[in-house]
Amino acid sequence: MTIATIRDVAAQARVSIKTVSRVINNVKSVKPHTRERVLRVIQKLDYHPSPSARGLGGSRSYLISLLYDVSCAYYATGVLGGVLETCRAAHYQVVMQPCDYKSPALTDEVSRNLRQSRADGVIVTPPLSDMKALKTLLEEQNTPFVRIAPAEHADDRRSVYTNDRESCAKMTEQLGGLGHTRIGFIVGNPDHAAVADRYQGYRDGLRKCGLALDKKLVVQGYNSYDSGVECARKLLQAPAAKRPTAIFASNDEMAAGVLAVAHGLGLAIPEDLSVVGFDDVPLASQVWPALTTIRQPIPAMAAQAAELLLRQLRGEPYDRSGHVVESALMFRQSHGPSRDRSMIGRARTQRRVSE
Amino acid sequence: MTIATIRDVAAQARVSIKTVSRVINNVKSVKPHTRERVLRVIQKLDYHPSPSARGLGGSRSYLISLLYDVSCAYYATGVLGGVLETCRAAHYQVVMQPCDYKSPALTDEVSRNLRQSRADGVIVTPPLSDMKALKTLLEEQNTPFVRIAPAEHADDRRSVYTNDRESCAKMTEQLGGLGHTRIGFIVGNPDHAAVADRYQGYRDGLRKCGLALDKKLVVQGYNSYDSGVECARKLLQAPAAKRPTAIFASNDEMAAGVLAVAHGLGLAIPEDLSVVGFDDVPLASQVWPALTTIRQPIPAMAAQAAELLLRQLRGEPYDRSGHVVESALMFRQSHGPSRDRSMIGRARTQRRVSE
DNA sequence: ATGAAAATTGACAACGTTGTCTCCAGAGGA
DNA sequence: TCCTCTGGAGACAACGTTGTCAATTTTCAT
Repeated sequence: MTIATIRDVAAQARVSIKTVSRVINNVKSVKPHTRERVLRVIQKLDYHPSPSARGLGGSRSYLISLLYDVSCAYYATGVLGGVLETCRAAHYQVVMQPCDYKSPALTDEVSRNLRQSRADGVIVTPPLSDMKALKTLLEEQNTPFVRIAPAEHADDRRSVYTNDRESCAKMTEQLGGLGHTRIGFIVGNPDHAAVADRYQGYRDGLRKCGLALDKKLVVQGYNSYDSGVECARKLLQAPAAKRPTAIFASNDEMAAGVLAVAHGLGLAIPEDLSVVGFDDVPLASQVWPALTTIRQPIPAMAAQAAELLLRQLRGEPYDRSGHVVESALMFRQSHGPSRDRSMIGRARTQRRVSE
Repeated sequence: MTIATIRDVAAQARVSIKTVSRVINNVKSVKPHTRERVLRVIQKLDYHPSPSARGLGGSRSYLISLLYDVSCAYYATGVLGGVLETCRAAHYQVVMQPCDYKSPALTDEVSRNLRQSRADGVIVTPPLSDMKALKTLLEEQNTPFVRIAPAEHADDRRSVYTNDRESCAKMTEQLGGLGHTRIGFIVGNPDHAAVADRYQGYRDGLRKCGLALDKKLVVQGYNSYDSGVECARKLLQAPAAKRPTAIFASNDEMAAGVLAVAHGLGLAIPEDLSVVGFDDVPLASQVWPALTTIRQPIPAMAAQAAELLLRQLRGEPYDRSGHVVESALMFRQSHGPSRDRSMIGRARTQRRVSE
């Protein structure tokens, strides 16, 4: 049993190969009756167009390149999961392209790989989505692309975001509502520009709770577990009365670092210290106690990104919707009411939800 | 500036396109002098053969499919990292193919996707590498493949392994050396057949320490964090005198579950209980205390697998070497001497190494 | 020097699509 | 009725490689 080609389909459906091609490509000028007939034969023969032939004959390669940073492989996997199905449905293939966002030759490498693979479009994941040079390169080469969660929310057409800022505000409010008045914040790696939003959200949240921003409670981290440890040390070395009773870290790895330091100091969590993270990576539910965090809807964003990219590739009209995917607060065991809560009277508490 | 084709190269090098083709494909029957000349022109024009055209004209697609289970995305990412470079160097592209190893339609899906993508070869990652049906399918379809870490060590040519068993034996010995006499073991998911090896290693280790296997100290887990929690409860509910003083979990996630339960019971780690895991996933160094574990050399195995697959595809002679990649014991903070150690006299202790 | 075999190279037809034209039938307007 | 327009379909030449086989050159034993 050999593989069916477009010719086989054409023969059985008694049409020309061009008509079959039209059906495959959803060209409208095919009579519904004819289209039906062709589709039936395609089904029957289990025909799949050859990507190679399509790439060669047409002007498209049906390849989408997924750019990711090697140090954020976890993120990439999530994105891939969301992208694959959408792309497969459209008969596109996805090739992963690992990069090092710190490499000075980044744009050269990307450019070379793009030429080599002839990808039709590119999906860019953080932290690469914030690299100005990369954006410029893609624009100059006229390569369609979509960025996932870049910092600047300017050009809607080519990006997908979450409502990080709002979610962080809500989470901060949540902590405030539990009576925390000294809420520490660990800022993320400034290279990953999305973190600025998270910090803004934290400030919004404080404001809503009527709490003042205390710069001594804000420290700069770099997204790694180790930097979380370091930041936690800084925050927790203060005398007990000045110490934060809650720490909000810009990502889960740093939050895990905070947990480690707290354990080391003999602090009970959440009784002595509430800890919350961001991202909801698998780690978050596998540390002790399980982290209260904000789930970044990576697969959903990725699917949306793929959708937008495909629309671009097909030259479909721009739709303006679907650029923001909502993140979700995940309440687990690492946060609780402050011991100081009496200070602000009766605060509404939020029941913790177990997985 | 348009993209260079084989014809451009041929013209500038004053040879036929076929000769250029031969140079690209490392066919030996090209005079060194001619080859040099062609290579220079290729370099100069920055020529890259079109994958589409190669796929169409030749019998190969230059595509390698990476089969992975969606629930083991972390593993897949690691493998991808190891595979990509090797493949890129050989002008192959890698497409990820997510599967659900529990789906009854697994083989159908794989078969369909393989036909659709026309991949030349397949790399199979655990737990898929243990699925008999999959292996049969690939063999019947005559698709070249390499499996990573399958259970049965039979046909060398198509698999890459680690020395799990030895490593587990060593780790167990290590614990024995620290005075532990009741060493619990959490067996991994029986679907991931590599775990049988780990269990054997544990038994080997016990034997070397002169310890008897106590079935009460061996419980069945399923690789998840939750199952680790459950198993830990079983192991630790015994009265203190009969409780294990060390627990060896078949993977890090379950070890993390053990940590959580231990914390919950107020057990100090490693003073009251040593915990060790397997895999050295990122999680391992981000829990508290950092897990002593065994590093599975995923990227190295993957690179080896890619190498083997490419050799198969090129029809190169079989070499027999490079099928086993060594795993490494990572000593961190979650293990230490047993409180019972006086019982067996002076045991050699192993200094813990920090990252 | 003389074939014969081996090494090296080239001509040309695939490969399975898409793009561009062209053709035809029927609808609609004068 | 005739002309024009439009929707629907086909013929055929790309696209950039590789495979096959034939042609040419080189090598080597006689």
